[in-house]
Amino acid sequence: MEASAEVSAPVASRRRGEALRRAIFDAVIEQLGSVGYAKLSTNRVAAAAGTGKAALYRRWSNKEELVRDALLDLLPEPPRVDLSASLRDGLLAQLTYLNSTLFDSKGAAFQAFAAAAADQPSELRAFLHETVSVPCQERIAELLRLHTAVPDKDRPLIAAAGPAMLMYHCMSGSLKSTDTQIEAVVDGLLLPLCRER
Amino acid sequence: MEASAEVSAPVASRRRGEALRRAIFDAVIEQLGSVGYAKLSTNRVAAAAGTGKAALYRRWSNKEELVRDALLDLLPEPPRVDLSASLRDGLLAQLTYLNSTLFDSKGAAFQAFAAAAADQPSELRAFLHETVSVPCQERIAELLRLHTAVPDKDRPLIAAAGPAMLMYHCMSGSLKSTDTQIEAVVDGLLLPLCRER
DNA sequence: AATTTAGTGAACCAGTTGGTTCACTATAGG
DNA sequence: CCTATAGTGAACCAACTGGTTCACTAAATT
Repeated sequence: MEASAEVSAPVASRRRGEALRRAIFDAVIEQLGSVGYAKLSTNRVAAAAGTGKAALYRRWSNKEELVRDALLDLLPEPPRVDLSASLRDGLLAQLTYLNSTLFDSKGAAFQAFAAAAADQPSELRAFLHETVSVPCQERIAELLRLHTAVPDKDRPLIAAAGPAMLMYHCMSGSLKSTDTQIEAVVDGLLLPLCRER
Repeated sequence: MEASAEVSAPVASRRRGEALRRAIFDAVIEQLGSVGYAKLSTNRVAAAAGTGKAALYRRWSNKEELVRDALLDLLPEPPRVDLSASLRDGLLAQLTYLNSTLFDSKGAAFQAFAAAAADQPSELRAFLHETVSVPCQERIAELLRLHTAVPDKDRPLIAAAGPAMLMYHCMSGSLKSTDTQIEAVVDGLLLPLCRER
């Protein structure tokens, strides 16, 4: 008898709490990737999440806060510096992380990055720089410190070159860099620079 | 008597032809620099040019065409490769050109570049790439060919590094690179890369 | 001088936006 | 079961957009 009552219980139809938040974040990221940041609208995010704007504004006070939180949720922590890995492998790992971070999810994070750069001044730009670029550069600089004789004063410039190349790649109209292209940056640019000292 | 008639002749009040076109282009560039590409509107461009939207649409069929033409008018031709200059001076000249091109006029061209990168797919992005980045890279590659032993297959990567660094610089929230920073890219990155071979 | 051309300013249109409010109600918690 | 909470869907608002049209008229051309 109880088994029969369970079978016929109505299926929950409203998402609440974390489930709805998940759906909203997914919608933001999807919209960033498909229409870009400038054309991302709360109307469309709500529709894509299968909810209404009122639900968005219950949790976030404005659009920028929503997008920032969705990106914060999306962006992975940069990989730790693996002490046992070679310099080359370490550099490959950092640039592969950055490549994936920026360009996965149809380039949602890169879209946000470029849009932020085109919007002055921008908290979002600062946020993305501090959350993505700076950690990546710092880890690359750490690898240089551990494995090379590059002087302190030269490290920031070299550390920035990898990320710079990946972003330039996409600003020039290409898509996500391939593994081969990342290897070319490491082997053809970063490693030679380290050996030069 | 004739001198007297000249003094009292009415001053022309409506701009026509090239004068109005100039004013419109100036307004576009100013708006790109101040509100960025996403927020640039035909309403505001017309107002800033001291004219009406009808005058814009008489000449350009849409907003994108207007912006493209204004940028085409703004962007200077990259400096020719000076055969008598040293490699360092040649590289400095090309990167200084790129820096000025992208970041003068309150960064109007860079604004457009970043916005285009955030808008997929984009004719504007292709246009800017072909008009700005590609010529600069080609001239840098030519300098490498003239002055260094860098093999053919390595030149594109190295040639891209300078422009990449300048753009990354601004995407990270900084403004136009200083001469010192450009020199650092040349002396700390490009020249060492060339010597490595 | 008469005619043509292009500039002006205003009005118009449909569409969209970020943000707000509301009545209703599913859902969770007591 | 009752109460509180949060989700839903709709409606609303002022503002703004790209693009269009129009009557008038300054300016150029014939």
